[in-house]
Amino acid sequence: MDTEKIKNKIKSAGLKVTPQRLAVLDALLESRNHPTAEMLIKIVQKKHPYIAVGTIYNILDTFVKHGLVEKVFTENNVIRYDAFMDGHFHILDGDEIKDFYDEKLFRMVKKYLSGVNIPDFQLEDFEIILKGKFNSGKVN
Amino acid sequence: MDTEKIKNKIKSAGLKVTPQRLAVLDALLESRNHPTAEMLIKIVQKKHPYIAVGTIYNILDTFVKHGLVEKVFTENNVIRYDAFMDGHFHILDGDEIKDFYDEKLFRMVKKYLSGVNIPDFQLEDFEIILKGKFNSGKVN
DNA sequence: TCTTAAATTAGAATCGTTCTTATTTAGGAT
DNA sequence: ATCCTAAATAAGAACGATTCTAATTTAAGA
Repeated sequence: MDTEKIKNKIKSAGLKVTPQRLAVLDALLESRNHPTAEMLIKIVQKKHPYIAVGTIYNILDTFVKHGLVEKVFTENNVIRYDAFMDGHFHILDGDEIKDFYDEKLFRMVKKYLSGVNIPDFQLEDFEIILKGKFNSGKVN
Repeated sequence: MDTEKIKNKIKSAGLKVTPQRLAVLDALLESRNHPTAEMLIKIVQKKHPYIAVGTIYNILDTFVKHGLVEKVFTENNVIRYDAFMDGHFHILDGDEIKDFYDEKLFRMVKKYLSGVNIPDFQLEDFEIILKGKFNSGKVN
């Protein structure tokens, strides 16, 4: 992705632009397959071997905290990261994840929830996770 | 809970009944607050100090594999266990979890999904997670 | 009661993640 | 352009929840 665009994403989250953050967000945007922290570390370090592991964890946390990226958990508790936060859902089969776009379902649930009052709770977001089996070979 | 009932639950999952499994499932059914593995270990070991930590992890895995118990992940990747698998949803605020019962939403989504075909995917189950903030003091 | 696969024990080992301290740096101020 | 300072990063040690290993015990069917 265009470096300028990535810079802007980071800036508009109110964060300093550093080469490390650029590298991480770039890698995350390049790979649409919900990489784990480990996978990201490998990808990032291929281009920038000097970037420290701890830094990448730090950056991921920062991105999550500032809403640039979201965490997805698989059924075996593996953390995967997702830089595309556009009202899609996740399909899980063990540790495999795929995206599932269904605007109709999204709007339906959103509308329903907007009319529901949950005592002592301020709803901010919701997530739908579909569990099952991928028929074809595993997708990574 | 009645020991006989717990025994039957374990038996009907096709598992051998052992004192350790009874203790774990009992503890899980006693505490409706989605304990973590650590919390469960403390609870179980209070009554049965001789039960090994590894055994409890084993038992929890076995229960999950046999559908007696389900894992819930909090936003910080803490695993919590839930022995009540009755079409309820989870409300998350950081590492806190509460149940949320809404039959109408459950049926609505279920019905919708039954009419949706996802390529290469065999749907088995779904989950809805609501994220936000608890207004009152944290609940554990 | 016997038999055997399955379950449990105890604690060592693992390894993804966090922490610590020193160093460097981004970006606003001068 | 240079300076300043809080924030970010480096390096690797430390941590700790979970898994693993090998020996021992046990549930439950024969």
